[in-house]
Amino acid sequence: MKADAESPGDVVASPIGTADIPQIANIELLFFAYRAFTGDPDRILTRFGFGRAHHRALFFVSRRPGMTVAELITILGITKQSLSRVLRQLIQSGHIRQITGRSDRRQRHLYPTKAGHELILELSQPQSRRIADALHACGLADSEAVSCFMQAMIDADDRKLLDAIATATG
Amino acid sequence: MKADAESPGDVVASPIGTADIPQIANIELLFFAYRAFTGDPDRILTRFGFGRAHHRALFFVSRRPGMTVAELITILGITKQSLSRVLRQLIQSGHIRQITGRSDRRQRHLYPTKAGHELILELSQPQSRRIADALHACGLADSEAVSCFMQAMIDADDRKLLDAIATATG
DNA sequence: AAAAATATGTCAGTACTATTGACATATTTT
DNA sequence: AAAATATGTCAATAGTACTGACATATTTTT
Repeated sequence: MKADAESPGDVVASPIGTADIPQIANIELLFFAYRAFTGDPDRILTRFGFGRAHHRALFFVSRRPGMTVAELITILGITKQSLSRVLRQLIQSGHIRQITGRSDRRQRHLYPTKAGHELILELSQPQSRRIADALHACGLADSEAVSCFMQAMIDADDRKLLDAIATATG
Repeated sequence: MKADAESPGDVVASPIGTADIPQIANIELLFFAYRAFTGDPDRILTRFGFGRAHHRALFFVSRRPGMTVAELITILGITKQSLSRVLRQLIQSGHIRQITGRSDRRQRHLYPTKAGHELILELSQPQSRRIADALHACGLADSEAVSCFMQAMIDADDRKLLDAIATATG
């Protein structure tokens, strides 16, 4: 149990800094920024007995109503087994509804209900406000620099998925 | 089991957009950007049987060597029980070392070992490169706009924690 | 028409990260 | 000596993810 010592041995005592990792400060900032960003909705989700996975599913379904289960799985980057429970709960709670495909009756098209629509708005509002406030505080009202940066951070294949959403959404 | 329907009922068929949530596009971008950002180290961590929690712990210990367990808990925003297993594994694997406090012998000061130092560099390099590339692609070499934005996203109390790290790190 | 492929769903088992609550030990402060 | 603090551990629970196996309905291919 005594994995502990009185004297430094092998130890590295100097902090890693910009000399080691040029973007270390931004790495750190991104960690904290994302935590703040997800913290707002987390508090709301607790009221419904939901977690972040529910939020993400509802978000993308609301962003692209009528998407199939397979499309949602691709965007979320999880397995159907992982999505299964989350989706079942969102359907049972009346936030998402499945509609059998007209042309292909194997498919299930996903739509937010009115309740689901209201919930995603409630979850998104504090996030939107936080982003808008941050942009404003830095004099970046048009958000072009930040949007470009975030887009450039994303892998090519994920950017394709995003384009598909943007196309459907306008 | 038939939570599914042939006809739309209560359903909201129009996608949420900028009219509903002004920053909806940036919310979406941030989700994908962060996923890409964490994806790089995730692949490396698997080799060691570690997860993201190990990465975060090692990151902050390396960023501020000599920090106590209590300080690490505060920064990570988790309970000591959650940290316990992760820290024990990092100590057993020889990536972090504990040194009993000289003035207060109850405290355990945490340091990365040489192995820990090398691992955090390996984990941080792809993240740093990704950020640097994204900044460069958007002509934001000095990263001022992006850094300001991320800092402004963070809650006041977390920003204090960050300042403490920055002060120690220079 | 039969066979293969596809879309979805479910069950079982496992892993990682987190929680709360209770309790233990060593050390410092009062 | 008593109280507070820093750390650590055990047990139980929850949320999110995974793999593998199997089932059903439907569509496509042969």
